[in-house]
Amino acid sequence: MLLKRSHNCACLNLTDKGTTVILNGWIKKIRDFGKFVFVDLWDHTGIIQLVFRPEIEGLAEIKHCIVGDSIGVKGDVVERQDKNHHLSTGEIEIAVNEWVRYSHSEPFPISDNPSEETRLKYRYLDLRSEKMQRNLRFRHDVIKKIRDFMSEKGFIEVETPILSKSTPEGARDYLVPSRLQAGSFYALPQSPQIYKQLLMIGGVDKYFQISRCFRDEDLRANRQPEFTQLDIEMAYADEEDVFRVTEVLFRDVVHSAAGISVPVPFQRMTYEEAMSRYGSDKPDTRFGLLIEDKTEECRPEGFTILEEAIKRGDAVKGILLKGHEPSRKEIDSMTALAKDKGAAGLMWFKIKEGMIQSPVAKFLQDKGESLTRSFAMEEGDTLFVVASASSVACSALGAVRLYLRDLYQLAGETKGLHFLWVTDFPMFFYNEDQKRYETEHHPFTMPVAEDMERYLEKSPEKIRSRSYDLVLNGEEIASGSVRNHIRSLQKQVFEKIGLAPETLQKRFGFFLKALQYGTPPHAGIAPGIDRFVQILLGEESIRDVIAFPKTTNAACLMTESPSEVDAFQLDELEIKVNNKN
RNA sequence: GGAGCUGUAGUUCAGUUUGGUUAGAACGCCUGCCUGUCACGCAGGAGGUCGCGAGUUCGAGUCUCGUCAGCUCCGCCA
Repeated sequence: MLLKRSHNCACLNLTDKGTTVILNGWIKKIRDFGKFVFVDLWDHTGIIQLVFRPEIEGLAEIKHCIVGDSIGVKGDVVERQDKNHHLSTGEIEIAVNEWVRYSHSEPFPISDNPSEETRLKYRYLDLRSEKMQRNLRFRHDVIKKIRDFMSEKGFIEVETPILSKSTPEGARDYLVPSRLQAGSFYALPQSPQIYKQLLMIGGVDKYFQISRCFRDEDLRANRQPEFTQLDIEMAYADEEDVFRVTEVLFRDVVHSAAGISVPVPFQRMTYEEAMSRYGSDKPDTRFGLLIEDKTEECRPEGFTILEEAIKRGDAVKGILLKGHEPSRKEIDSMTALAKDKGAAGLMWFKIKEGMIQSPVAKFLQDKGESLTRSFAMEEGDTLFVVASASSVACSALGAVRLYLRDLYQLAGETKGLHFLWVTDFPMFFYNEDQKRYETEHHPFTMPVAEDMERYLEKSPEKIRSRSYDLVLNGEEIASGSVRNHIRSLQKQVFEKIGLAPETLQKRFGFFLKALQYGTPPHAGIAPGIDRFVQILLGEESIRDVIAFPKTTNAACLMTESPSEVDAFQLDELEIKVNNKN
C-alpha cells in the first residue's frame, strides 16, 4: 500500500498545526521509549520528527524498524512541548495514526563521516547526504540557467554522436569495438570538436550542447575520464564575439546560481605574460607574488652560481614573499617542487638584523646587497631565486608561488571569483620525445596569419594561434579558439605536425573535404561544467559534483566497472585478450 | 610510468615508534527494560583472514620485501 504523500518532510511548520498530512521518507534516527517511539523522518527536503504513541496500531513493529527503512505515515501536525531549535521543523511533530513500511534496510554501511572508498562503493546511499543533495541540485540549477541563457541568445542545442571516429591527436581515445565490422573501432569523443565545426558548415549558425566528453588519461582531484562540457560554436564570429557571449553567460549564471556579481569584461592576459609573470598558463590572479626577472640587474660579483648560470644564457628570476618566513621544512617542500619542474635548486634569502641569511650567504661577496636592492627586499621578507633556462625558472617559481598561496592563504578565504582570459597561445610546440611538432591547443585552431608566413619554416614555435582559455581562480574552466576555415591552411597545419598524406586522408579526409564547401569563418569555446560547479561550491574534489564518479584508477567501486566480459561477447567482436599475467 | 599518505569489527578510528597473554573504543546491529526524546538513557549479546602474499623471528597487526586498493601530486590531459 502506498500512502500518497501530501507534503515533503521539511515543508511543514507551526502554521500547519492541526492538519492531517501524509509523509513518505527514510528513517534517519529512531528513539525507542517503550510506550512510545520517536522517529526522525528524512526526504530530500529535510527532517521532521514523528511520534508513535501507545494507542496506535503497530507500535511494536516500529520498534523493529531501523535507520534506512523506507516508510509512509499518516498523522496530525501537532505543536511540540519541547521545541528543537536546531531543526526547521523543530516546533512541530507528526502524531502518527497510520503507517506502513515500504521496505526494510540492511544495517546502514555508511557513517556520518564516511571514507571516500565507502562513499563510492555505496554511492546511492552517499547521495542521500545533505552535501550531495545540495551539490546535485546546484549543478542542476547551473545547467538549467545555461540552457535558458543559450536559447535566449539564439543558440540551438544539437546532439552529436557518442560513437564516433578515433582521432589520436591529443588525448588517448576510449575505443569501442564494432561488431558489424569486426576489427574496426569507434572512439568515444574527446569533445564534439569536429562535429560542431561541421554543424557550422551545415548552416546551424549558433550551436551549443551540454555534452559528455571522454579522455583516457590519468585522473586528478579535478579531472575525471568522462566529464561534461558546455560546447559552443558560432558562425561568422571571431574571438570578440565568443568573449562577449561567454562573459555575459558566466556573469548571469554566477549571479543566479550563487548570488555573486562579477564585472565584465573579464581581465585579459597573453600566454607570454602569464608564463613569465605567474609561471603558469592558468594564473591565479587573486594575489600578487609575481615573478621578477633580474638577470640584468642582479649580478653579485664572485657569486659563481649566478655568474656561471648567466654565462650559460640562463635567467635569474625570483619572487619576493613579503612579511613571511617559511620554515626549513616548508622551504624543503618548495625546493622539491622547483626541482620537479626542472630547476637545479631553489635559492632562498632572509634578512636578520641587517645581515643576509641563506645557505649560499658565504658566497656573496657583496653581502647580498645587489640581491636585496634589485628585489627591494626588507627585513621579514623571504626571497626565492631560481637560475635556470627562462621557461624552467618560471614554471618552478610558478609552483613555489602556488605553494605559498596555500601556505599563507594568500588568495583569501572570501568567495571572490577572478575570471581571466589567457590569449595568444603558441600554435605549435616541439615534442622532444617524438621529435616532431604538435599543436598546443588542437589542430583546428586558426594560426595568426602573419606569424604563419614569417615563422612556419624557420621557427614554428613562434607562431601564435587565435586560441584562448578562460581561467577562474587559477583553474582552467574553458578553452576555445577561432577555427581554421581555410582548407589549404588547415592542410599546412596537419603537415607541420607530421601527419603523412595517407594518414591525414584516413583520419581527417572527410573533414578536409567538408572544408571545401564554403566554410564560414567560425569560432567557439567549451567551458567545463564539472570544474566550474566544483569551484562555485568550493569542493575539493570534482567527484563531489558528479553523481557517479570514478576512482583515480578510473574504476567505479559501485558497479565494479570496468570488468571482464563473457567469451562469446569477445568472439562476436573477434577480439582476443592477451593476458599478460 | 614516478613520488607520498592511507588500509585493523558493518562503519569511523586507536593500537605499529620499542615484536610478546585472549586485538580495543565509539557508533551501528540483536535481546530486554524505560511516558517526551532529539548524540535519549540503562542492562546484556553477537560481530575480526589486522587488504593480500612471501620473508625475518621461538613468536608479527607491529619489522623487511613484493603485491592490490583508495586518496594527493609529478609526468600525461590536442
